[in-house]
Amino acid sequence: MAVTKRQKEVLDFISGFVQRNGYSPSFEEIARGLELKSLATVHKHITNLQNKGLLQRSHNRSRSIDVLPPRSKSHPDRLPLMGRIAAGQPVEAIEIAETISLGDIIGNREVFALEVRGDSMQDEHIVDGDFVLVEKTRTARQGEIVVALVRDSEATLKRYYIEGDVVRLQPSNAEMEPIYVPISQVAIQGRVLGMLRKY
Amino acid sequence: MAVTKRQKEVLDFISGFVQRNGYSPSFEEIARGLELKSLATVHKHITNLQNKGLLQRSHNRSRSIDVLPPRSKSHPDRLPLMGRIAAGQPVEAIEIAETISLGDIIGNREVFALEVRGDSMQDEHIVDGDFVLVEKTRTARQGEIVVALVRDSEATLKRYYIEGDVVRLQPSNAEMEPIYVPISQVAIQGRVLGMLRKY
DNA sequence: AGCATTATAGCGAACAAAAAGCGAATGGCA
DNA sequence: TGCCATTCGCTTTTTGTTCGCTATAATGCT
Repeated sequence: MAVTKRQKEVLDFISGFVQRNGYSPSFEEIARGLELKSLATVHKHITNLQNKGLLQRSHNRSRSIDVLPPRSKSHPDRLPLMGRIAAGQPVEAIEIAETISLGDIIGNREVFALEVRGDSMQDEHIVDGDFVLVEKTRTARQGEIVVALVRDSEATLKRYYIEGDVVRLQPSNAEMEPIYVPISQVAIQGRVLGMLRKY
Repeated sequence: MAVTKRQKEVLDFISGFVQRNGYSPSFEEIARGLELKSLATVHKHITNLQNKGLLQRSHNRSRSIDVLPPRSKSHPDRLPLMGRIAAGQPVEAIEIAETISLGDIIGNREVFALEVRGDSMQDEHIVDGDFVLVEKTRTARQGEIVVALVRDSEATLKRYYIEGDVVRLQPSNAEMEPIYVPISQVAIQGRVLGMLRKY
């Protein structure tokens, strides 16, 4: 998200121009101001700055650049929980102002994240690219989703069931078979507390 | 996990540079600032600091170094990303330490959360009890998941497609039918940036 | 104490990729 | 019609990545 040297120059020029004139510069004026000979270069810069969320403008509109206020240094880690949404129904507002944050999931436990590859947890609605939030622990309870190390080699994400003196590691994908392993050969690395997805 | 003397010097130089210039230094500038003759050395330092969770940057991106605020041990909002778990069979793949937090998803946008009720997004792997993270916006692009208010009464979570002058709102559940509504009767409330689940 | 192992720190050179740039043709808008 | 913005292919410059090699300190083991 950081700007490059040149990008900052472009940004500074535009803010300066708006400051001085009260309206935003055309691409050609920007080109002149920065001693650029091609408008394509200006266009590319503008687009990049837009992608970084530092500028805003509307497509094909002349002199429509807005310089956005510099992002507040510390982005919030806590979001307001506005209500519940169900298909077809209006948003059901929540009585009290609630919020949600990662802290609510991790508490004061020691937690790390893993990016999930593959589809072995798809029936659990955990899919490729998702991030599972894992508490570092050596033990797990019946039916929890765990990160387990089998025979010191394979790390997998499975549901954990103890059956006598063997462990059943159950994938959440109807097409995959459970794995049965003697307790002594399974080392639990952690248990899944939550999941985070980014679109 | 503690930094060495040299590492602290590198770190201090980078923060100072960003402070002064508003953009992050290139490897060569770092080398000059620390009187190093090889960029490889700089590279190694950066990588080490990254692994200690003090810096963040993306591979091959120039001037993209971010100095991370030291995270509080008691209540972290940023989690170490330890690697990727290929849930199929294979082993755990570790690599350069990254981190993840809600801030990475929301950026500096105005975001709120909604708790999902029902199964209308189940094919999207969003299920009852999940929290969708929604950016407050009036517009959306083709195919994005949006919170839409139809005819001022029903709020729904659907994929958004413009088809001429009507809007198709596509549920992500094979058993549910899409809704077609004239553009004038649809008000977009926000678009979904991410999702959070708590077990 | 002696030895092996590992982490840090450093160098230069070959290589790879992103950022920045150009000109010209094209396309929207008033 | 005239002013601007957009897009395309292409070149140059800047920047980051990797490899092999040396050296020195810190750690661990016997």
